[in-house]
Amino acid sequence: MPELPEVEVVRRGLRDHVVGRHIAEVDVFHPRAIRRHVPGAVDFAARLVGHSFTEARRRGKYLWVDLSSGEAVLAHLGMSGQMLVQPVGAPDEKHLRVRVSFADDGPELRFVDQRTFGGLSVEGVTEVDGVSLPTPVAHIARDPMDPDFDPVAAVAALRRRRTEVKRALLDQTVVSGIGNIYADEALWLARLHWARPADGLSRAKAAELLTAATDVMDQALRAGGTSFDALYVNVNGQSGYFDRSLNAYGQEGEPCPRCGRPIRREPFMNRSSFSCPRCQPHPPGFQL
DNA sequence: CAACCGCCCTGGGTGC
DNA sequence: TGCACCCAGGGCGGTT
Repeated sequence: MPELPEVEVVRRGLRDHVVGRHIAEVDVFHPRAIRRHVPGAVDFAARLVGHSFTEARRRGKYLWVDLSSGEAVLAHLGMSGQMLVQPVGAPDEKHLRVRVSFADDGPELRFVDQRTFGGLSVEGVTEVDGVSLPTPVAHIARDPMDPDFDPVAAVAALRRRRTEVKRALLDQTVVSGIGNIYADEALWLARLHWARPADGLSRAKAAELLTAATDVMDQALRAGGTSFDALYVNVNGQSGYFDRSLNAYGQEGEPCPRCGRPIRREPFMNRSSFSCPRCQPHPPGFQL
């Protein structure tokens, strides 16, 4: 599934392939793909047609393209969303949800999403700390790849939460862009069990954890963001990075790369957490 | 207000 | 072979 590094690769692709182009036509094939656009498909299309894309931006896993109208097309890829740039006339993808055609008759922008957890909407923008953001993104914290990310403030926010450290790590108002995979990888690197209380971490340990999350995402971006020709193949999450580089996530029963003990899987928030029983021991009093 | 929980959705995989 | 069931995931709305 697209994590922050993949979303950043998609953003760069949009920047290079659709920014500056004039929108001629929009087709919505599945209402669920624009369910967050409350006025519906006709209104969605009307707010794009006749305008041009001016900039492609991102915060966390939210991605948006500014419109010359002053509004923005906001996208979340969810679990299976893809942005494809395809020549006019290329066969429709099985799960094609939205098509944006351009006045220059060049390649189309297609939103393809098998599981329809993702979606598009047209949003007004709100000014937050000198940055204009689509309104639904206004409450989301900066992600670790943001040039203005404040590590000290993020450490403080993390340690302020009175909950398990992994819940705090996944809270997009603390730090954005960290999903289940990167949370498990960062916790493994920092040798922390996911159920440790966030407010029990030292400043140094919390900082180590956030640095680990940043490092993993940097590596993934370098691994997946090198080839733009391959971009639209890679954005489906099959970049190959995960096959080779995951230490904990999805590795149940595999030896811990550090100590060799088999990685364990534990239920967490109706999904799974993976950790090393030796490197990431349970906190005192922990029980499933 | 902060924390928490259930729900949204689809298709690939598995077990009977 | 076919069917029932499980699982993956982020964010949101409602409740405590």
